[in-house]
Amino acid sequence: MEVNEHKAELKNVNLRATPARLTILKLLGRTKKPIDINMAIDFLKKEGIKTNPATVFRTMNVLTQKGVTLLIQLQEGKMRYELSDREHHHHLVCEICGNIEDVLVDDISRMEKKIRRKTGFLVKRHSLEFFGLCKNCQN
Amino acid sequence: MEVNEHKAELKNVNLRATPARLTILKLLGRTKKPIDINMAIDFLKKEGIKTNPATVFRTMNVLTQKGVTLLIQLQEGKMRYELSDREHHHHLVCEICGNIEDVLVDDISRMEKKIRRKTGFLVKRHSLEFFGLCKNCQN
DNA sequence: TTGGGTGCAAAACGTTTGCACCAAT
DNA sequence: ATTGGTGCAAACGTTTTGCACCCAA
Repeated sequence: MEVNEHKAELKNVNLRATPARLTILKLLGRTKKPIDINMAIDFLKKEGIKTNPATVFRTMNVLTQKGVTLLIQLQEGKMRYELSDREHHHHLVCEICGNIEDVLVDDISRMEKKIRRKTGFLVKRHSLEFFGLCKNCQN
Repeated sequence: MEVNEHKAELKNVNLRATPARLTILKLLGRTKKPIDINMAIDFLKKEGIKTNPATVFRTMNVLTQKGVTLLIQLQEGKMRYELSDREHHHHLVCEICGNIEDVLVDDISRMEKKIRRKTGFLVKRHSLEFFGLCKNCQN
């Protein structure tokens, strides 16, 4: 049962299993695109969970801090989030229609090792997003 | 003379050479880190140029739109900019001290070609930033 | 029971916009 | 003399915060 997995997941990171959090995890689990705060608020309303923006922001912050979610920025002036236990991937953002696709690219841990060797900097995470025209928007 | 280069640069992209713009180009030319709006405002004040935030935002927008500058986002909730005619590079952002280093990494145009071949998506630009601990902050 | 979580309101930021005036060409 | 650029103020959207109340453990 999906809900119990989410309860366990929250317990693992010492967070209480509240309706809002469980519902946000539900949304994260079934959405392919990284979600933004308004998507979460809309989904909570649709599921009949009373909520407000501050709670959603706080939830996304704590989930990210605990490593459950990843922060994604697509140069929109707002933050998006996705589950961190998905296969490592990056995003293709269409500058015309705004669609977001996942893409698996070559592992860049090789780059990170090289950076460590050459500069001493220890990379813990990276962000790599691609912007351009999706198949449909190229005319 | 530096200023005349900037005047020419602005003329090339059909923008008028105003004191604010010339001074922002001056700052961009001498700064290694991508600048944010407040850095620009502070520099303008220091140079005795009367200004206000709206003008600086408009300037950075038009410069980016004309291709003179690149928009850089380092997951800070604000935008940064750097000159686009510099050698292609990425950034190492220290999560402890906040320092930003440039880094030259392997060309990822190979990835972009692969993406085109596999998905049909035409990549026009990408953002790749690394987050972690700089040499000094690793104890 | 109790401390973490939430709701509400207000505030803090970063950024954009409308409009009158100014200044680069 | 044009018209693009600026300053100012107001608006906007996102995110944070303070505080009282509530509920998951």
